[in-house]
Amino acid sequence: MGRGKTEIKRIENSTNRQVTFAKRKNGLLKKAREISILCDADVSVVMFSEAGNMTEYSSSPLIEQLARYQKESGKTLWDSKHERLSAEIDRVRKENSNLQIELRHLKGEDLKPLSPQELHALENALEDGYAGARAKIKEHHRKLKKNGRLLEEENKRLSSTYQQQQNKWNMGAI
Amino acid sequence: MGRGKTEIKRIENSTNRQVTFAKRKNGLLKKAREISILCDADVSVVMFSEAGNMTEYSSSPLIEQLARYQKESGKTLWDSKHERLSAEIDRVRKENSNLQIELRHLKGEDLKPLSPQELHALENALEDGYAGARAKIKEHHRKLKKNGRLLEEENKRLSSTYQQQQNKWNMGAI
DNA sequence: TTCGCTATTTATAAGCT
DNA sequence: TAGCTTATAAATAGCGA
Repeated sequence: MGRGKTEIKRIENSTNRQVTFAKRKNGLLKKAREISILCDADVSVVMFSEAGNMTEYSSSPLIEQLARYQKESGKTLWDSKHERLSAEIDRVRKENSNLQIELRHLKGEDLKPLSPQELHALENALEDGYAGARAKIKEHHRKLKKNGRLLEEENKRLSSTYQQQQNKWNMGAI
Repeated sequence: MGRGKTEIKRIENSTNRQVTFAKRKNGLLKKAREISILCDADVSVVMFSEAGNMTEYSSSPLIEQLARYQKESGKTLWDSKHERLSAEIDRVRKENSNLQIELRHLKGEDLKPLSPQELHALENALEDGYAGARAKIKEHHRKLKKNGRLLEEENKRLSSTYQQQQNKWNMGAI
């Protein structure tokens, strides 16, 4: 709905993502209210934004619906919570570990176990990232200049930093 | 929506009520799925029809969302015996989130929110990583040479890749 | 960021089979 | 009761202030 068809995939632009969340959140809550009234149904909705803000709607006390859910689904919500939590901790920890390994690689650490192919991919990733960071720095540079004296010092600092980088890369590349 | 405006009040005709429930149930689930994907949000929906049939949607395990709900809302859904476990999950999850952000930055994504200082640090990190990856490639190079003909092809491939990188950086740095 | 404002896309109430 | 279809009501994406 709206000025253009929207593909259902993560919205990359963070601002748009937030705006869309706010709009659709209201839409979803409205729909939930409507169906519960129109159809005499019990409905609960719990949402967390990326930032972690919670919104809930429940046509009757949430806890009651959960008890009912537990009964109907056969899924245990709180009796065997311990095992579930433990499993979740394992999962999250593993994910964490993988992320850390990836990060280390991007920082040039622990490269030994990598295959030539992986090293190659890694180089590409670094190269792309560097190009992006660099373009961004230049942009800041330009903006700061425009803002004039108040920011002159910061400007100078960046200027010299930027020059140092240039020199380093120059030397390294020859 | 539809052939006539509908007042939001209980639909008296039982058949219509059921039909509307079925239709709107699907609509609500679709919306829930969409917002969770589009906006990277966690969403849970639990519905009970008049007859007591349950339908659920959850973008991530309901149990986790409920744990989160409890924490955010301060409402106790179940005994706090497992608070420690929940806290640990929260902690690791937050860490994961930070790692993912850092990874995105190193890949040159989502740079907008960064301060000049942060960008600077980022550049340094990228630089170190690049140097490390590069040293590693050289090492491979040497080893492969020593291993002689059997690996000659791979050697060549790496050689050309390496040379390309050199050229790219050279051009970028001037 | 947060409103308003449309142009459009979607959801869906009624009908019909 | 369960699917289709279609006319209409609603939701909302992209903009502009």
